[in-house]
Parts: sequence; structure tokens; C-alpha cells
Amino acid sequence: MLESKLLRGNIDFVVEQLNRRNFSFNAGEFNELEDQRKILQVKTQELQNSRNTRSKSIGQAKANGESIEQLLKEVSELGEKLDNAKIQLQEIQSKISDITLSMPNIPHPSVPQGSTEDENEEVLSWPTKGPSEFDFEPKDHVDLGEMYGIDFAAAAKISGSRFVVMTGKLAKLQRALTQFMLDHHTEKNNYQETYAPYLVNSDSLMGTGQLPKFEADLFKTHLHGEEGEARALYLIPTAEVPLTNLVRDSIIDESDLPLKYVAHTPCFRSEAGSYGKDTRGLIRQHQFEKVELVQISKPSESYKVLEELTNDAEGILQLLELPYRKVTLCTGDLGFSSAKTYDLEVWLPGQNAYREISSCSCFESFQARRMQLRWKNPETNKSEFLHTLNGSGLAVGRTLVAVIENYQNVDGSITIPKVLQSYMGGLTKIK
RNA sequence: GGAGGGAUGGCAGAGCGGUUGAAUGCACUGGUCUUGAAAACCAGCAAGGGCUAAUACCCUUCCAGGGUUCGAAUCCCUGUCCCUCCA
Repeated sequence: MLESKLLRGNIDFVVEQLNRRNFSFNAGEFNELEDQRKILQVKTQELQNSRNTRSKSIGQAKANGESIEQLLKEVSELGEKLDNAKIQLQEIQSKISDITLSMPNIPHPSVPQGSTEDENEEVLSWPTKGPSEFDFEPKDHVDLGEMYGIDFAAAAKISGSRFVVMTGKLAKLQRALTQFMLDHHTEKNNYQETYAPYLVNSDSLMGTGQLPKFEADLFKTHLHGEEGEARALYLIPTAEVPLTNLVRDSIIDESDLPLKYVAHTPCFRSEAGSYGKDTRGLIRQHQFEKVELVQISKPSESYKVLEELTNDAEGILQLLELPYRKVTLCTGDLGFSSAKTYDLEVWLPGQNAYREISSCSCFESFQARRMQLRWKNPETNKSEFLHTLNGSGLAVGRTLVAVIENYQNVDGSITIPKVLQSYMGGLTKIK
């Protein structure tokens, strides 16, 4: 959600900035609603004021033993007018909030202009010389995985497409990756390990921006009947949702900032609108594992924190010795809530391409405003919105893909990365 | 499964139909005192919104949603969450 001052005072700027990310905003319609809102709100408040003062004087008159009949008559006439005004005001306000809740964030000035992912800007690649060549034709993770216990057919039987069953060494390797990531982020990078619910309410999804606009991307659960529907819960599409909402509706002590959370959770995405895309393999699943980093920071430090958080995620790739590149998303590729995003893309030799494995974003106060997340700024002595950030550290399923493909040998065996061997009971190779 | 109790400002905790947006304590901010700090004392201190150039002023908010009333933190109903007791 954008600042209402900005919407009222500088709408042209908003239109121009949202245009940068291909979002066209009808300022005329919005201004008209705003004008009506202003008139109705003033009128309603005036009516409330006169009702309040009159009711108060009834109390006083009674205490003095004076007659109150005249006053009672006046107030009852006010009541009806007030009710009408309130209803009208509510209608306008809900129209306005529908609009504001559906407006994406404004991109940071440093975000490159562009309309598709082709215009994302590469920041660096690691190692600098790029991924090294294989001296044989590398297989992709599906072919390799079939030999060691990745079973899409079994998953299709028990659930459907875009699910997977893994058994044996590869299942363990995924667990090893998860453990390694959690240990690294808690021990080396000082994040607080957190276990949180996988089912969340709609307020939480509203807070981080998945609702109201992207309900189709979510799996929704509810009990039977109307009452059950009213209390629907959603499967989390990312741990960003429960982690960031930990601090919804709160005022954080300056001394506790920045807050740093890490959690491993499964993530659930309906992948509506991605038909035919990445149908082969583990890349795009309805259910996948992810280790997520979330930070809550002072506004003045959030872009420093974005660099740090991205580095924390990169650290995992470097320790796993997986070639990757870091790109700044262009305005057109930016997520709804984000002001600036770095994507980390890992090299997949089986696909001969870089694929996203982490997305690290600064949301500025966009989410904080939706969820009433504040701190007391000692300089102004006022409560102000904090900044929220998150990034995958990393997407475990895709990391597994990257390990399988990058560590494959000519005989089809898979070497275990050094840092994972202790998590695999000393195993050095899957064969 | 049954029976109760509770949800109030950053925190703790009074209030239980009318000058209560809310006592008090802690925390916090400013001041006095002090070489400095602590202590003590004095003062200030909820949030959101409207209208403003800015004050002033006004509105809303005591878990959420309905209701009763001229008037609700206070009474009634529904829901959510917490706690206690009995089985």
C-alpha cells in the first residue's frame, strides 16, 4: 500500500512511477472518489460532533434536574441523517481501499527500466569466469534423478502433476541441504531460527500483499459450511508470510532492530497461469521446500540490509560452489510488493541456462503499512513504518536440482558437495 | 464433553451507562539537582484519520462484528483468542 499523502498530494508522480512497471493507474477516477470522500467525511464528522455535544448536554441537564425533552427531539432527528452519511462514506471508502490495496509498490530509482525479464541487469556472475565446461554431455536432473529415487509417476498417482516423490539418498540430500542452510544462517549470519504455521489467515496474506489480488495463486482450505468459509485458511506460498506477519500490528523497540528470522517451510503454489511452463522436472512444483530469510529494518538502513541479505543468500551458493549470477530485476519484472529485487540465478548445465534460485527484495514500507508495523523513531519521537525485506536462502528444491546437475560425473554418479558430506553421514558420492 | 474467568495505552493494571481517551505503576522524553551518573523531585508522553500553510479544532478507536440507548470501555448477542476448574 502506498502512502495516502502521496496519492492525494502527488498523484502524477504515482502514475508515472507505476507506468514504469507497466501498471496503468486511472488517476481521474481515483481523484473523483477522493473528492467525494472528503465531502462525505467532513459532513459525517460534523454530524457526529453535534450528536456528541448534544448527548453530553443531556447528561448535564439531567444532573441539574432540567427538562431534556427538547434536546431528545433534536438528537433523534440527527440520528437518521448520521446513519445515511455513514453508509455513503463507507461505500466510498471501501471503493478507495479496493483500489489502493491493488496498487503495486513504486520501484526504487536505481531499478532499471524494462518490460520483461530480458531487460534485467546482471550485477555479477560467480565465479567471474563463468561456469566451467563439462567434458561430456551433461544430463538434466530428471534423467539423473530417475536413477536415484525421484519419482514423478508416483506423485502423479497420489496427487497429480507438479508434485514429486523422492526416496533414499536424494531425499536425504534435500534434507542435508536444508540443515546446512539453516545452520549457516543461524550460526554465521545471526538469523533467529523460527518454526511457524504453514496455514495462515487472510489478514496475514493481506499484510504481505498476496491478497486481495493474487488469491488464484494460493491453495485455500476451509471447513464445510458458511462458518468454515468465513474462517478459511491458506497454505503459505512462502515463509515470508508467517515470518513477516510475526510483527504485524506492533511497535518494535529500536534496540531490537533489525529483526532477522530464518525458517524452513514447505511452500504451496497453485501455479495458476503457468500452464505449459517448466512442466518437466522439479523446477515448478505445487509443493516445494524453501529456507527463507526475513529482516525488519529501520527505513534508513533497508537498502544496506538488502545488500547484506542478498550476500547471505549468495554465501550458500558459494559454499556449495554452484555457479550463479546476480541480476537486478527491471521495473517490468518486479514483484507486486517490491521496490527493488535481486534475483540469484544458478547455473543448470542440464538446461544450459541460469535459473532463479533466490529472490531478495526490499519492500520499503509497502508491507509495513498494510500490517501496521512500526517503530518509535527517536529522532522524531513518532511512530513510523518500518521496512521489510526477504529473500530465499535458498529454494531447497531448486538447489537440489543445481547440485544434481552441477556435481554429476560422466558415469552418472553424483558427487556430494564438501560442505554437505557431514550432513550425509560422510557419504562422498551417490552412485 | 461440562462449568466459569478474561481480552483496556510500549508494558503491567484500574474503571463496569453521561465532563473517562481512560486512574495508577513501570518504561520513555525534557527539566531541576549532580564534576558525571544514579537516586529524588517537577513536567510531558496512545494510535489512526479529517481540516489546515501550520496551530487550533474535530472525528474514530478500550479483541472483532452486530444490537440496546439521546449517550457504551461499561448492558445484550455472535465470533476469535487466552486462562482456570470438573469429567
